[in-house]
Formats: sequence, structure tokens, C-alpha cells
Amino acid sequence: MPATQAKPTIRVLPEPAGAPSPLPEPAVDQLRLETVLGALSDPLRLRIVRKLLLEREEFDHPCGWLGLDRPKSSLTHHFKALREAGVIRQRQYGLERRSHVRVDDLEARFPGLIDLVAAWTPESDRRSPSGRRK
Amino acid sequence: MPATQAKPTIRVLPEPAGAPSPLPEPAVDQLRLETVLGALSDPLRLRIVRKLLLEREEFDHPCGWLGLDRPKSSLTHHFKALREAGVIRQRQYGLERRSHVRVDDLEARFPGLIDLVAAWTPESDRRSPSGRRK
DNA sequence: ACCAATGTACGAGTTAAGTCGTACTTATAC
DNA sequence: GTATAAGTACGACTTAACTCGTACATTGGT
Repeated sequence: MPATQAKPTIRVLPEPAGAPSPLPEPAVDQLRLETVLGALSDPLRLRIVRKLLLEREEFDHPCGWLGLDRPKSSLTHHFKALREAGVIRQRQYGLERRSHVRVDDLEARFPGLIDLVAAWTPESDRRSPSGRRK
Repeated sequence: MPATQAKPTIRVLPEPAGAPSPLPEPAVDQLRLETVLGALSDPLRLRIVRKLLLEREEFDHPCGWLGLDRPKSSLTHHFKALREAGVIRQRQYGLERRSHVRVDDLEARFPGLIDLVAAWTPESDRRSPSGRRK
């Protein structure tokens, strides 16, 4: 009975004591602006990051929590792109892989960038002419 | 909350009287964050914008002024990408097509973004993926 | 008129990125 | 043990982007 690790009942952002180590990611001083901007130039990823930013409580969120209607393999692709660009950090908790935005790191290297993402509005932010198309 | 206060007739640089009208570009309220970030996710374009930002005097700069060692058709491609994303404005002066960054427009819609570009250091592209030599 | 210079348009080849289905791994529950 | 659920890995397909050569247009000068 390995009591090594407690039941992973949701973890907080400030790195908890027994948390698994994050998946491979670039260090803070390795973050590159062009890479981060490229990772954020996709609408779906922008939506992911924004949701992680705005609706974070104090814990990380599993992949399915976001309620995205894409196949799982697509989500894996985008989460990996975000993590490898240094935008999010991911940890494995049992079956789930939970993510959160690397707010402090991004703010240290690219101050103000996170605010832009948080202020982004998914579709055109114009108050559209009530006619919803499609 | 964004946009739609007044018609933003912002003028960036002191325009010479009789200046040609700009080439087709998105209006201020049509700028999309994902598009702008995508335009800035290329190292060469980042270098172009940064140089236009830092070494601007009071006038626009022609394409060849930047001293980029790429074929002209490649430069046309990138300048067009920047203009269509709303990052730069271009005007035709005789033979030359001069460009400048839409500082006020970008600052109004994405405050702080320009500072990130200006602070970017190009030497961090060690394995420049798109910067192939010939 | 001609020529040189600035830059575009078009096209083709190449590369990267997004799309997703399927098979697989792992952890938990039964 | 089996079953289920979360997510990855891999591959194939599609789409977009980058790269550049060449041909063409325009302007200014001679």
C-alpha cells in the first residue's frame, strides 16, 4: 500500500507539497516571444487560455473541464502546443492532466500580455445586428 | 466595452499634406488579437516591426530601407501580412511603398503589445526556423 | 523614346500546422 | 480479474503558410 501519495483531490496553484512534477516545459528565461505569440494566435487556444485565466479558482483544471467540443486528440494537440510554448503548465493527477496558465512567468517576461488575452472576446466583439446567422 | 466610443480617426504620424491614402487595411475596431499575434509570431516580421518602431524618425520608411537580405517577393509577402493584420500602414510614394507601425491603433486595442515587440531581442532566435540562408 | 529602380502578381515547391480516427496506456472503480 | 474513463501517440489527410523565381507594372531620369 503505497502511502506515498495522497488522494489527488484537486490541487492549488501555489505548488503544493506533494504535487507531481510538471510535464516538460521551457524555463522562464527560455520563453520566446514569437513562440508564445504563435501559440496564442489560434482562436481555440486563445479561448482555452482565457478560460483558464478568468475562471480559475485556486486549482488547476483538467482538460475536459473546459467543455470544448473537439475530439480528445485535437485537445491534446493544442494543450501540448500551449505547454511547449510555455503558456501553460500541466501536471498529471491520476487519470487527469491538469493545466493552469503560467501567469507569473509570462508576466515576468512579457508584461501585459496576459491582460490582452484576458480581455479578448471570442467572436467579433461588436454588438452584432441581432440576426444570428448560421 | 471595447470600441464604439467615437469614430477613431486617429492619425499616427504627422501626415504630409497630399499624402496618398493608405493601402487597404482593417479599421481599428476590426483588429483581431489572434490575427495580430499571428502576424507577429514570425521572427522576420517581428524584426521588421521592431525596426520600424525603434528607428522611426518622423517619416515612413520604404521597404528596402530595412536592409533585409531576402528577395523582394518575400518582403512583399511579409509586409502584406503585416498590413492586412493591421500592424503596419503602407502608402505609395512614387516608386516607394512606405510603412509605419500603427502605434496608436494598436495601443488603443491591445495596450502594451507594442512595448513587447519593442523589447524583443532578435538574438534569441538561435535556430531561426524561418530564417534560412541561401 | 529608353533604361534603371522599386515593388507587385502569379505560380510552384516545400514546410508547417490543424483536423481527426483509431489504437493504446494508465488509473480508478467494481 | 474486467470495465470504464482521461488522455496520449501515431498516422493520414487537409489546409495554410513560407520561400523564392520570374514576369510585369509603374515611376523617375536621361
